[in-house]
Amino acid sequence: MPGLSELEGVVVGIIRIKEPCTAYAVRRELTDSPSTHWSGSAGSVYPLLERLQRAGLITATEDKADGRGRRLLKVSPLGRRALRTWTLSAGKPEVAASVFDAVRARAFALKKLPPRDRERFAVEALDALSDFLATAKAHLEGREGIEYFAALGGVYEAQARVDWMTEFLAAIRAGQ
Amino acid sequence: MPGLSELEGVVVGIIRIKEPCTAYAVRRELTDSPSTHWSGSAGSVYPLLERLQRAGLITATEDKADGRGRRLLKVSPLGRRALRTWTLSAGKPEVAASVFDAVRARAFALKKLPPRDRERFAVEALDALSDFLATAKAHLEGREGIEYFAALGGVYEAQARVDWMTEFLAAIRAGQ
DNA sequence: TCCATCATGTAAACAGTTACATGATTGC
DNA sequence: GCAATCATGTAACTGTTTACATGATGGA
Repeated sequence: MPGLSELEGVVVGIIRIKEPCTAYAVRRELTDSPSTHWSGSAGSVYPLLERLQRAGLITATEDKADGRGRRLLKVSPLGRRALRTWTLSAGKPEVAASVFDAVRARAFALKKLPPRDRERFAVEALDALSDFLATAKAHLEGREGIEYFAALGGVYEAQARVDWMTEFLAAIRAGQ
Repeated sequence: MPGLSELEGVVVGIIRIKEPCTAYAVRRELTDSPSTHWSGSAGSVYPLLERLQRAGLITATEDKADGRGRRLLKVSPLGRRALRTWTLSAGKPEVAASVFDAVRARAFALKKLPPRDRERFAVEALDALSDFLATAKAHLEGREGIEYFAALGGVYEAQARVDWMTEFLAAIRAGQ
């Protein structure tokens, strides 16, 4: 058994926190996240849940009386163990190194663009990153305990990106 | 034409900076990156380069005299325009929101784990994140100008993650 | 009554990974 | 001579996305 993949871990984690909940609620959690990394599309979530169910990591109720055909999901004991292993793998170097930032990826290509493009890049990126920071902060609302501190990580990162782009812009204006 | 995808933009950007260069050099740039987000595997890079060449975004020299069959890549004028558009899209909200952090993804699941698992998580994650910060800092060596400032973003983010996990650990020890 | 949202899913296409496979060159 | 690295690529698999498709519920 090769352990949970990234999206699998995220999804089992969401179900564990919200159980019992519908697949739709899992999708909402993904689509409402400040990060767009996971789309939360039906095409990704439903087949994934089917796999998790076949593997015995989650269970689903069948309620014929429910008009919408709602199915309530829960994490099985096996799923809890898998989720714990996945969660505690945060100490592995390759997990800590698993990060991605689409703005930073673009910044490298500025080297071969003229100064006016560089400034435009930094001004527009700073604006977008500031908006993103506001979104991340708004996402703290109503959270407490572990959930609050976990979401706080997103705010720390968003703030760091704003600080970085501010310094970047200053350097560009100084003729870098 | 739907614009460059994420990996396409990254790869065309690498070629633009290093041209003329081999596909292998592009792979090395990806595998040597502190982030493990892109594997830089042959199976991802070679088919991608073939697509880019077919689309006329990059060109490759054929040198029969070269024993290793080396092919030198360059970005075409069309590719430069596509790269510029991709780079300047950093101001779009969905690009600024395109971030991912595997440690933070795991942190949410702590809610349903006992205190001793929470502390273990934070201690081990802090250790791994500190190592990652050191790696990010080492990646600044020998860089200057735009490249330095772009790489600096990785250091800012890595530092923010360390700061966050430090606070997280303190909160957990305080009985959160 | 109508619209937004809740709620389920499927199909085709594509992207990316792992694993496999081969051979040349360089430095010790 | 040998090992590490340079350098190319392919095949099978899996996961994810986009787009399509249907219907129920609740509130204005």
